[in-house]
Amino acid sequence: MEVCITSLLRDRGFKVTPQRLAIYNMLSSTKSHPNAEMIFNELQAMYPTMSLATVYKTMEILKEIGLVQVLNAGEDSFRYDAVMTNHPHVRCTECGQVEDVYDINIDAFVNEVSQGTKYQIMGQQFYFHGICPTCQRKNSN
Amino acid sequence: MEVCITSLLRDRGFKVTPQRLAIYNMLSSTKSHPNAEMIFNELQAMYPTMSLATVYKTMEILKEIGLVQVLNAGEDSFRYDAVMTNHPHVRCTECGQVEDVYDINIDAFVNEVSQGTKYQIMGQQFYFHGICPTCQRKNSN
DNA sequence: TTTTTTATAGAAAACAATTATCGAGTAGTT
DNA sequence: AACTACTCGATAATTGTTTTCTATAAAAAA
Repeated sequence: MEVCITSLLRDRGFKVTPQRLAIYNMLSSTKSHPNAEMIFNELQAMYPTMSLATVYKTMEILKEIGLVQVLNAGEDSFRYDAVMTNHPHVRCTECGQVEDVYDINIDAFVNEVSQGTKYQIMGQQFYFHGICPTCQRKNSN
Repeated sequence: MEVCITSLLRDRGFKVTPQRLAIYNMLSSTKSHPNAEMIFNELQAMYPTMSLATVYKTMEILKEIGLVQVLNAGEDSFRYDAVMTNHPHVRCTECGQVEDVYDINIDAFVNEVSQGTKYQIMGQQFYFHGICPTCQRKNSN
């Protein structure tokens, strides 16, 4: 993993720094789709001098070299995902958590849209919203 | 149309004001999915004292009474749509315009996701991005 | 219609997410 | 070890959005 990001950075003329590795490692080992602030908060314990600006700048680079994708699930901040396969996401409107939607084949649907529009489709994002199992349980009590 | 919005506002205890009618009329007569600033700019000629805050507050109300939906096509601002049917949108990554995707039946896909997740799905937003016909033509010159 | 009540418009300030600036420091190269 | 260029992080700046406050306009009451 680190070999991968290390060489990807170097090949593009970016330097390999502890902050960048830490940010990418944190992101690739969580399924919480954190935003910049969540990443910043989590890393502050280990890297007390970490700055939010560094998180943003690093995300910009990681996006550029294709290691993260940016999510925009209708909130006021962007979330980040180190899983690069394009899958739908679902956000709980009560607790705010964002999860992956697994086992869904989107190709047929994407193809249908691609053929039905005059746009040259380059990508897509599917966002569902609803109530997560935990909040459903809370509500029924 | 105006009868509709007028009574919808009154029934909920909101007052019917020229600004609110103007904002809704402008939105419902365009397909450009404008953001707050675009709405503000367009109305400034006719309503010179119009304020951006009024646009935002009005959109909040219109969303609440179910007359507009909020779009978030991966940009840094929200767009608004007076068409309430839930259809996919496509954004041109070059010129930035956002258009509707017509003639696509999303029900089957939505159902598949609904059944494959433990969430209680309440809604969804599908965003595609690519290059619009106009920009494609520009590029090939 | 006139009066009274209550919500609203709009200016300005506050806020929050993100980006830009810049000097000190560090990674990678020689 | 020394050099060079990139990066970090503090701070300021920007941008989209929300809040506050008060004169005023809309709805209700008289």
